Amino acid sequence: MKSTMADVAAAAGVSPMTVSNCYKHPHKVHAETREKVLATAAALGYVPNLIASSLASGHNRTITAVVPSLSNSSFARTLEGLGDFLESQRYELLLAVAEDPQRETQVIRGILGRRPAGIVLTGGEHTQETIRLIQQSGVPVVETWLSSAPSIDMAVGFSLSDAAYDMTRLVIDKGLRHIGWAGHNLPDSQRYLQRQQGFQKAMEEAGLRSDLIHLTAESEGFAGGRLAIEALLKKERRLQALCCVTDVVAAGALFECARRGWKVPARFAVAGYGDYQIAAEVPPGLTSVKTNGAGIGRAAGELLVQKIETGQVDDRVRRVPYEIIVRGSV
Amino acid sequence: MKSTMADVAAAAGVSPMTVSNCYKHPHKVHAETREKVLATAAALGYVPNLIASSLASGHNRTITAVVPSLSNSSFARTLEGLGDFLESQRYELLLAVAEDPQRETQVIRGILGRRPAGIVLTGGEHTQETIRLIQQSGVPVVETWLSSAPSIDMAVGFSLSDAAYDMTRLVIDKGLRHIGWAGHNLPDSQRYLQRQQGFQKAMEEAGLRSDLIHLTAESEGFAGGRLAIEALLKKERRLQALCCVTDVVAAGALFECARRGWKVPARFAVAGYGDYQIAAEVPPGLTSVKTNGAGIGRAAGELLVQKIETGQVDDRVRRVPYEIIVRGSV
DNA sequence: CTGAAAGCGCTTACAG
DNA sequence: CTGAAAGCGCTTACAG
Repeated sequence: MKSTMADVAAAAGVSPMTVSNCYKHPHKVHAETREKVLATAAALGYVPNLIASSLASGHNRTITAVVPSLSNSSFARTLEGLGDFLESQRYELLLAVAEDPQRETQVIRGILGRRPAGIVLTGGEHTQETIRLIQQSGVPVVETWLSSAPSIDMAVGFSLSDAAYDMTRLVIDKGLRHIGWAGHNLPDSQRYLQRQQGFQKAMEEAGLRSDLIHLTAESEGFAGGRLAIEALLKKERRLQALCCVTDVVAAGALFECARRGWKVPARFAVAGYGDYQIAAEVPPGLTSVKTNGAGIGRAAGELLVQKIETGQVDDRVRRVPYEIIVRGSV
Repeated sequence: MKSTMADVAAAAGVSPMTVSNCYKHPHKVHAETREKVLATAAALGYVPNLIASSLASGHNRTITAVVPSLSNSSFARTLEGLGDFLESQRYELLLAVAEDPQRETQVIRGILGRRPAGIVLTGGEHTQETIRLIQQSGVPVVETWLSSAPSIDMAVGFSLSDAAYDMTRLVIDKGLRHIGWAGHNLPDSQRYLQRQQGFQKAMEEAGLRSDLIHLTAESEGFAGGRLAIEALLKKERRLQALCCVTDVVAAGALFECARRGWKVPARFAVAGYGDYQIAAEVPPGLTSVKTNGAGIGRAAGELLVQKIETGQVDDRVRRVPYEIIVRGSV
């Protein structure tokens, strides 16, 4: 069934040591010997046991990333950027899902048990236990999509509130006054709250009413845009625009405008966040904050690999810039 | 830094064996002893080394799933369904991404090196090398989203072509004659091709023109819907409806209808596939094939766990039914 | 270039 | 209920 290094060695008429060298230090083995070993290995369907290898050597090239959700394109991009970079460095990326900080602690325990070379976390909300476990393990870790200081080791991200602030300014500068916020009230609410704070700061600075806020607990929130418009209209009949916590919510708002026969942006303006694929396609095009998810993933990989291989990093915190993409909706 | 079982044993004044038993067979250890051991373990921040454990025991509770993409909500649902079930059975789910069959072979090699308890694959397109490696390893594997017979071991899915056939029939039964297909021409094209075949079969059976086909190579294809309408209109000016390979493509088609001022479904009908979140939200609501992604994931988990724990399964192939959700677009 | 010895951190099966 | 011995499949460091 599953053959071992010893099996291959016996079949090839060499010692296990030589088989090992064929994989780890090929140049140390006579070409002929190596070819024979590799040929018999292939014939036996031998796959080196990484479990044994990593136990014996105390090293491995596995990075494990933890995300709160798989159905979030920002995280998907981060994972892709991270994966591409790690592949180029011959590290392997493994993924785990943890919906909330409590679950994350469990998941981290399992991950640590496997002694990875590094860990990538999403966001900055972790239980004390998670932080303690990771710190005690000494495994390098980077928190992604972080807008504040790292709570554990290293971090990459940008200011979520600055991005929302900039977007809100853009809407205000169009001359609009009655602007609402469609937000989320979900487990990983810190990230959503920061965006909301950016919105409120911009509104207050402009001397505008900053309490037209509607929060939804739905994670996949096309409906959120519709509900926000309905709810905010009751608080302020003159509502002219909606700034949204994500493009999905914003797209929902756009669908609702279409349903009501409202011209966008003449009758109503909508601002998104995330620059998902849908932003470019939903008419009349969604003005959105474009975050560089892949860049964040790549930066996380760079930090990790540098830390793993040199034991230190140039700077523990990396900023990956965002930009505002202006389309037809604002 | 990272303490071992021996460290804990020494600190607690017992043998390593007893520490091990505290985790594996708690009832075999005197309550007092156990408490002392667990307390000192916690104090030392000890996390059992699963690498060593699994090497010594020859067992582990890790299932690794391979998906071609993270930004596909069907697969995301499958992984969620799988993850929930495995969690309930105290197995751990690890994920790996492989964009195409070649990359999958590499990834599988790494996975096999880690000797998982089971493997979940997506779709039925695998290299011969992948199949050989897995079969030789003897690790149980289930292919998901499969419409044909398993090429390796076990499978769960449904007939992709039947689903597309049923949907096309629905459109035809509305009295529409000039119906196009917006498809994909991507690496994992088998799955897309099968849907297309279902479309063509329905058209041919109805004695209708079945060559109004437009394929796009874009993976995130809102644009695909627009391009299909543009291209097919040149081939057939009377085009009345579009059946789409995914809801994303269909949503794009709907956006294009809005842009052209076409009433849906009076002037133009659009059928989707997948029943993604967007289907319910994009006006006037997308009629779509609802696949049970979570159900597929769960069934895959059930097959795997049964095979792992009993060495056999009742039936190697499981069908997870789909349904057609009728909304406003057809 | 090749290999015999010791050990990685656990668990198995067996004594006490 | 507790523990000394052997071994999981590799790699390290060292001889030859």
